[in-house]
Amino acid sequence: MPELPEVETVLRTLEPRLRGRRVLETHFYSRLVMRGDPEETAGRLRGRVIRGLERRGKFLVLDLGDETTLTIHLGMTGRLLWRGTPGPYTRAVFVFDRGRLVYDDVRQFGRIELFGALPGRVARLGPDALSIAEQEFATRLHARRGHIKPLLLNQMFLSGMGNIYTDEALYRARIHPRAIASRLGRERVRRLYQAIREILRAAIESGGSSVSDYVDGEGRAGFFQFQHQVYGREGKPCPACGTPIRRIVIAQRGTHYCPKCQRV
DNA sequence: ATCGGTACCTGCACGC
DNA sequence: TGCGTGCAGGTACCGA
Repeated sequence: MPELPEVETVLRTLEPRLRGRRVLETHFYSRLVMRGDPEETAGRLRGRVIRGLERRGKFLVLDLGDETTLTIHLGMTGRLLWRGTPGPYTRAVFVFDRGRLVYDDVRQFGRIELFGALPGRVARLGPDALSIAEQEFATRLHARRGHIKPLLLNQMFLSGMGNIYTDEALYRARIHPRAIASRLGRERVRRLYQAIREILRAAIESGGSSVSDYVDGEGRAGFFQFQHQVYGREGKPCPACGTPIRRIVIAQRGTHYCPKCQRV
């Protein structure tokens, strides 16, 4: 579920709560979400103080000092709830000197990992979708041969974009999701770059998109879903030209676009 | 390098 | 009501 705007919103709601908190105890209830030894991991966490939190693409990274980090990826249905109440889908609970953080995840695609350094997956992420400069974006795009949509979803190419915001950004930039990345002209690259920034910024301002599961660290839903132009709007009129929005499958992902506004 | 397919999980909407 | 099917914001892995 969560893409960059959702993870950023979770970060912003949790940061003031978690910074400076000391871990008293930790409980893991899923061997899928926390792959390591639960007891050992809980032992290593005990007594640690959260020095800071940051977002890396769609990962939340908690700095525990001594080059130790706890990385959390929310997968599709992960929720981090400050002072949440444990329920049937609770996969982890962090108890602090003040307050408690509950991790719920219905589908268990999320991951919680404790590392001495950043896990390779995080270290190998491409530039952040909101931080990359236009020139670098253009250079990286032109070095790739594939279709633009799978490329934007590739976290090693660019980190943070997911299915919703990729569809929305391509629509805004009037680029077909199957356009070949390396053949995009300067004007279209510029439009795409701007579209990505604008969509992500607007989504963060709206607290993210709550299509089904997503809520922020305080349990509040976002409302950017009401501003989606194409995602989840198959058959409905394009806001710009009235043509019915089409849904196709690209890279095994539902893909929504306007066949008239977005030409190859 | 890239692509397509599969796998991992669970719940829900929908059609019959 | 019940059952089967397809779909869902995620990533990883395999072979081509």
